Amino acid sequence: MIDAGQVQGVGVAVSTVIFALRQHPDTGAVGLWLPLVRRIREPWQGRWALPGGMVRVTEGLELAARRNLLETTALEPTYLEQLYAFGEADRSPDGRIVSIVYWALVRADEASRAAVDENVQWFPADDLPELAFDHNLIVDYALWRLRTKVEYGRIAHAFLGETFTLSELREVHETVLRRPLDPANFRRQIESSGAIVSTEEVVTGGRHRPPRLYRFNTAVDLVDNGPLTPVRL
Amino acid sequence: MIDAGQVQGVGVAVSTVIFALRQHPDTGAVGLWLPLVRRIREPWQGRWALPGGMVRVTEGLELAARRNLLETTALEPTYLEQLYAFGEADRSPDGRIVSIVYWALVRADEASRAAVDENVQWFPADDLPELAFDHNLIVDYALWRLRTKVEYGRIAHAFLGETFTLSELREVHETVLRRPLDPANFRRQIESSGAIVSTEEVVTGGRHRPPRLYRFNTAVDLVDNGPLTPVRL
DNA sequence: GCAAAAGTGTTAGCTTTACACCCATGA
DNA sequence: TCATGGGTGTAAAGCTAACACTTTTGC
Repeated sequence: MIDAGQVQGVGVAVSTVIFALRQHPDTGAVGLWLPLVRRIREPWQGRWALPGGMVRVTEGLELAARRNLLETTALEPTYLEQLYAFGEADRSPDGRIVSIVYWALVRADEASRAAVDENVQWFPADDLPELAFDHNLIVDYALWRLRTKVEYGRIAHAFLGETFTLSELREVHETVLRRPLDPANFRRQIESSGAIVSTEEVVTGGRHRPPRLYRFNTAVDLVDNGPLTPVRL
Repeated sequence: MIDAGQVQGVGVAVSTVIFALRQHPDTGAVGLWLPLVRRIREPWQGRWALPGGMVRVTEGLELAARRNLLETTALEPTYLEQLYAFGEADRSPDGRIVSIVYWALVRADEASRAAVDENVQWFPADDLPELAFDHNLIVDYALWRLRTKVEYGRIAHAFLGETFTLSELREVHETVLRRPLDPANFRRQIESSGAIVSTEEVVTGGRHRPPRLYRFNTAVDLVDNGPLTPVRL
């Protein structure tokens, strides 16, 4: 996004909706959060906006998205997928910009390393302020995509570390879907899907039976993602 | 696509993959076909390519796609949805072009009205020649999207007229999915989905029991398409 | 009557959902 | 021993897939 500079011609920008799971500092509830950057010039000076910027002539779209994220938020997401191209003629008051929007998922530990200052802040995805441009619409669409992605198995991967308990995995699903899931049925479904592999380790320290640790199955993709598969590092 | 003309800066183009159901002139088999245009200049002069062209500063992306289709093929599709933005730095040998690709569905009667000459021709989607740019890849992706779209009920709408028999509807599904469907089960599924409404009319003239005619249910969308719903005229 | 497609019925097998119940640990 | 979440069992309900069977037309 950033501003265009070019009065004639169609400009190409990339923006990214970055999701992370975070605890609300007040309520303690876990939910989806995303980082926004404050615009430092017109149009929409002072408003919060998705991180992004113009695409350089020598770089591909996805690379441009990665570079921008690194520059503005210091994040290098493990999951990055194209969301949609927004290109109505009147979507920017200042010149003609087509924005290729990506969406990304980052783990909590990665997210906490993100640069945060007065111009970069995290917001709960379900409770955003009025953003610059059509960015509220874009975030709504990204949320919808995240929630309807059938291959939740893989989506959850991006939010978790190498190993995890079934409760942790279930919590990711519950948070994304905003509804509770039956632990017994969840276990069976995820196990029979082949998406995860059991390790021999368990986690001690809780005041209950120690849960087993699992790992995502790195074998051939279970889901048909089509010729264009999203990137997973 | 068309060629860029602009050596510096990122150009924005739109292209469209247009699908129609057609009978193969030799085998008689019904399948997916799409119109291609022959390139009349470099790069890829003489090769077949998806219809498309540069986006004008004053028009939105979808409008640009519609205008181009009308100009190059005289088609006005009833179903038009954005597919993907292709923007690798090296995808065009001649300047930097980002292509926003749409996919469209047209009915057989509309398709037959399409301008066809030595520079515009229909090809079977499963048996294409080597196309210009990365257009083979793009068509493969469009085919995958068409086949995995869950809401087949709505997809089929774009291929059929106002009223249709269940056999006709089933044939559309069978053609897209490339496998036979059980007539009995297909009837029950589609009826219980609420996607179609029975009319009082039947079709006489076949040497068998006259089938009832149906109509698509225009009531509120049954499928959650998200904030960005594809256009259906 | 016969061929052909329309349309109905039925059943086996699978998946989903709800919930009861036992297990292993820390305090 | 008790509270807590980990983990297993099970049965009802719903859905899918396969296929037998009846109906209604044109010839």
